[in-house]
Amino acid sequence: MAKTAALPAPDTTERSGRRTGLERDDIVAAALVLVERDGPAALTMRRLATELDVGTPTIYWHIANRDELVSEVVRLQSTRLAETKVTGKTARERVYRAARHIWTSSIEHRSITSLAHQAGMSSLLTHHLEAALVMELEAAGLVGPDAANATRAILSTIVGALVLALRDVSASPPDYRPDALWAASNAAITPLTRTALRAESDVDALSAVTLRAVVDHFIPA
Amino acid sequence: MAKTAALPAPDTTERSGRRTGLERDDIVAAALVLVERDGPAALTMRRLATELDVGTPTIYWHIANRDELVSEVVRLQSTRLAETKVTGKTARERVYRAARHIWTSSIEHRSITSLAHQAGMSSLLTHHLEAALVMELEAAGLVGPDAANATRAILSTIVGALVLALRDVSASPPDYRPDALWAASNAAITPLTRTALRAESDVDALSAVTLRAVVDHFIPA
DNA sequence: AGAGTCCTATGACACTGTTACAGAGACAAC
DNA sequence: GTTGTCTCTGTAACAGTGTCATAGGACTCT
Repeated sequence: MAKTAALPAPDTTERSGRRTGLERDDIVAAALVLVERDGPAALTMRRLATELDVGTPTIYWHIANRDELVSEVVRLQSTRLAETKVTGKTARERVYRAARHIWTSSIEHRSITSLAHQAGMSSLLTHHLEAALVMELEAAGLVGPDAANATRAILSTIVGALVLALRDVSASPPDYRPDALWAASNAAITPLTRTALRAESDVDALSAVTLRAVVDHFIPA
Repeated sequence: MAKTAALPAPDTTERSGRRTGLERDDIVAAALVLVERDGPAALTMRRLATELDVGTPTIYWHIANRDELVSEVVRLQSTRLAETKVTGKTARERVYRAARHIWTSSIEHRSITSLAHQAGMSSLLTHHLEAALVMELEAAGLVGPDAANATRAILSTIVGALVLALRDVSASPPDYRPDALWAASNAAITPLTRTALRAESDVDALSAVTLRAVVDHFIPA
C-alpha cells in the first residue's frame, strides 16, 4: 500500500481511522479525474481505491454501486458544463450555436462522454446544455411538444455524430473496418464514391452540416 | 454437464472427441441465437460453451477473442439483412425508404443492434444496407464525396435515434431519469414545454421526421 | 500398428464488482 | 476515566468474467 500519492488528499491528518466529513464528493471527483486521464475503462473500483489510497469497501460505504458512481461522475461533469453563453443574431443561429456547444463540449471531454454513453446516460451528461437549447428553442417560437420534439431531434443528431466520432476503429479486426469493408464490397458503386467512402471523413464538419439541416428544418425562418 | 439440450446439435453422433468440419459457423450461429434470445449481456464464453454442450477452450480453438466472436455475430446478422428491395417513385423517396429500412431492421433485432453498438461496430452491422443506400444515392445524382457525406450523415442520424430508442432508462437511478431531471430543473421553461419534455416520446415517428429532413437536405428535389 | 493432426476437457491465472466481518478512531454519556 | 455507540476502514473472501497452458482422446493417413 501507500504507493504514489493519492489524487485529492483533502486532510493533513495521516491516514488513521475516521475521516472528517466530505468524502463522497472526493470519491466522485477522483473518479472523474481518473476517467479523464486514463479513459473510461480505467474506472475500476479497485483502481479508484488505490488512487485514493484506500480499501475497496471504503468506496462502497459512501456509494452503493458502480452504476451510482458513474451516475455521480456524469452528473458532476454535467454541472461543470452548465454555464453557457449563447450568441448569435437570429433565433435560428442561436439555436444552432446552443446545439453546437453540446457537440464541442462532448468532444472536448470525450472520455467522460464515452463513459456516459456506455452507461446509457448521455442525456444526463448533456442535461444542462440541453436546457439552454430548450430556452433558445422557446425564444424561437416553439413551445410544448414542438419544442420537445425539436430538442430530441437535435440531440439525437448530435449523439449520432458522436458515436461516429468516438468509435475506436482499432478495436475491430482489420478486415471489418469500414475501409476494408468498402474495398471488398461488390456493390454496384462508382469508383469515385467507393474511394470517398474508404477515406477518413471530417466528422466535425459533417456534424455541423447535418446539425444545420436539422435545425433549419425545425426552426421557422 | 449435459444439461438441457444444446441449440444447433448438428451431428447425430454422440459427443465424442472429434467433430466433423463445420464448427466455427455453428458457434457463431449459436451465439447469435443466444444474443437474440437472452440479450447482449448473455453472450458469455462459458454460457455459450454450455449452450453448445462443450468446454470453454473449445470455443477458443475456433475463435481467437470474444471480440472476434462479436464481430462474427454482427457480420452474420449483417449478411442476413442483406436482401433489400427498395421501392418508391422519386429518387428522394427511394433514398428515404432505403434509410428507413436500416432503422426498422435495427429496431427489429434490437439485441444484436445493442451488441454491435457496444462493440463500436454499428457500421459493420448495417454495411450491406448501407450499400443499398449508397446505390440509391447515386441514382439520385450524388457521386464521390457528396455521396459519401450524405451516407454518413444519414447513418449518423439513424444511429442517434437508435441510441435514444434502445437506451435502458431503468438502469440509471430514478432521480437521474430524464423525467425527474426535467421535473427538478429550474430552467426558465414554459410549463407546457416542461411537461412535453417529461412525457415519453414516440421515437419511431421522431426518427422518421428527422430522417426525412436530412434526406431532403442532401438530395436535390 | 504407429505417427500425426485435429479437437476437447481439466484446471488454473488475473481480473472484475460486491460483500461479511472484525475491528480502529472519534465523539457523547455516565 | 470508563464505557458505549456511531462512523468509517482494512482483511479476506465469493461469484463472476475473459483467457490460456497443458494433457489427452479420437480420428485419418501411412
